[in-house]
Amino acid sequence: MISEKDFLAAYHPDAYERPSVTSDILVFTTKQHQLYILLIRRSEPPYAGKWAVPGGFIRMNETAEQTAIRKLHEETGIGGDVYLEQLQTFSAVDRDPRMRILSVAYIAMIPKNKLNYAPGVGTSEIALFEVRRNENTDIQLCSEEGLILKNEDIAFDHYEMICAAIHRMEGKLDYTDIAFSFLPDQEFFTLTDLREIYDAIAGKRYDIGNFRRFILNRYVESGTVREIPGASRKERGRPAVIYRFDKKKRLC
Amino acid sequence: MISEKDFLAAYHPDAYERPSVTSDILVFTTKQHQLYILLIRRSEPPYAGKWAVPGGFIRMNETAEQTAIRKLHEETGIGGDVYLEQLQTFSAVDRDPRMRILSVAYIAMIPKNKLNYAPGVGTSEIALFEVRRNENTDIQLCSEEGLILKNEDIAFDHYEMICAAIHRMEGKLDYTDIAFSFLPDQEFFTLTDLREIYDAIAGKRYDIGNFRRFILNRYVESGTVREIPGASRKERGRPAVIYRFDKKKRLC
DNA sequence: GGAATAGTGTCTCTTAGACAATATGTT
DNA sequence: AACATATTGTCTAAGAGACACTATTCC
Repeated sequence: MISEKDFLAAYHPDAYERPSVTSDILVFTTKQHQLYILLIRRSEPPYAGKWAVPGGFIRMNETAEQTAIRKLHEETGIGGDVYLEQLQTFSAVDRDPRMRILSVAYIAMIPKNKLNYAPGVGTSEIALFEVRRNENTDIQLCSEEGLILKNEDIAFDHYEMICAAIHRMEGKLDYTDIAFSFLPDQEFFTLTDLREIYDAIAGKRYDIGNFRRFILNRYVESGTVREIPGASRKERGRPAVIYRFDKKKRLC
Repeated sequence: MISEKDFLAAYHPDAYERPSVTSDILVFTTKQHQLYILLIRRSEPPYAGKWAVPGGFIRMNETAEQTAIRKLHEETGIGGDVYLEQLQTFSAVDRDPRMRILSVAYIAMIPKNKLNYAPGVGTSEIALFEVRRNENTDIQLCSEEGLILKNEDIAFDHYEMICAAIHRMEGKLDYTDIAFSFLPDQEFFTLTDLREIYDAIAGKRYDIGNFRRFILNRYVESGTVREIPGASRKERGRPAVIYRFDKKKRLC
């Protein structure tokens, strides 16, 4: 059924060199009102010793998103049902000093209880960095040991990716349900749990009363968020009402 | 300066097959409260006779965005200072029946007075299609001659791209200044001109008084939109105040 | 009772929507 | 004057932010 004309048309692009394509994954999590990103330390040039985001080359039989999931698992051990959102494709000609590589960047939002990582294939060191926003809008990343990373300490254009990802999450925070993807248990959480996640992403403290109104107004009518009657959790102070989140009933 | 190790590291990916990468461009314009998209008709298989979005293969020395600009010019003659916004990368394995092709999709917002097109390289026919949104949220495209395109009439995954693009523009309409990029003259427009663009993108009619307040509240204080005193334009009815838009002063 | 956390109520301010009223041009 | 379009004003309702107050648990 394929004419010679078709054949030529189809193979024409082979005359051109093709770029390589990678998927890179920006893994975020939240803990105690703070946002964290997972980075891996490069042991080989280029950018040996610098920190980077996990990622790797797309195979011919997988989508860019599948690549992201596979590489994340290979390099960090993180697997399971990871919530991914496509960020942006980075295509600057010289973004990799070795050769032409395009990168499709993904944001992964992972609750801290599912974030069990260990260095994997081609990875020597992995660490979580706290995201610190300064008044002058530049972003710093701080490890538990007090190591502070700035633009220069981060490989390739990954600093740019990180900034874009944070900006995207901040922007989508108030009109989507992305914050729920950071909940350790979407079937069993308190409004304080959820508020700490909002605080982490927005980089500010939400008022406790106003936040309650905001969430309940927005999500209770549609049945997306429902109280679990009778449930409670042992903690200091007055016990909080437990809620559940139902992805299927969400609006958008 | 390059060690053997580096050399090997650099060339490792050559062991793998690489996908081809294209940039596709979704050209939108507005006219009389309506949104339009530019499509080209395919003359060769696959999808011969179907309508598609312009686009083509990325070269090794250009970014995906530069490809978009170049192909748009080659295929339609449209050039100049085109406002592009990256939409999304499409990477389904079978999205092109010939071979593995990833596509980085861009939205181009072009005022109708700059939209002078003519079939170019590899293009037989070009047309503008009015975007019609039905209540049941599926989108139809209607040409001037009354031709109606639905999902099945559109090549590749381009229908999906179109829907995503419209959704993106609708979403960004109220909290960004994308509508201004459709103004025939950003240095000389009336609020009615601008409102027709908002109507086109949102697919509804804005109230004339409320719209005025919305724009002036939002953009006058920062100096992004300023009145041009004394200016006017001959038309029926009371002459409108003329404004100018200053990109440099826009918020973000 | 005191500490700690959860949840409610109130006030203000801003903004969006509906829509009436007024202003200023043309014919 | 009649018409067409532009501009202003008014009323209402919803939502965000600040913040004071009440409730429930544990010690």
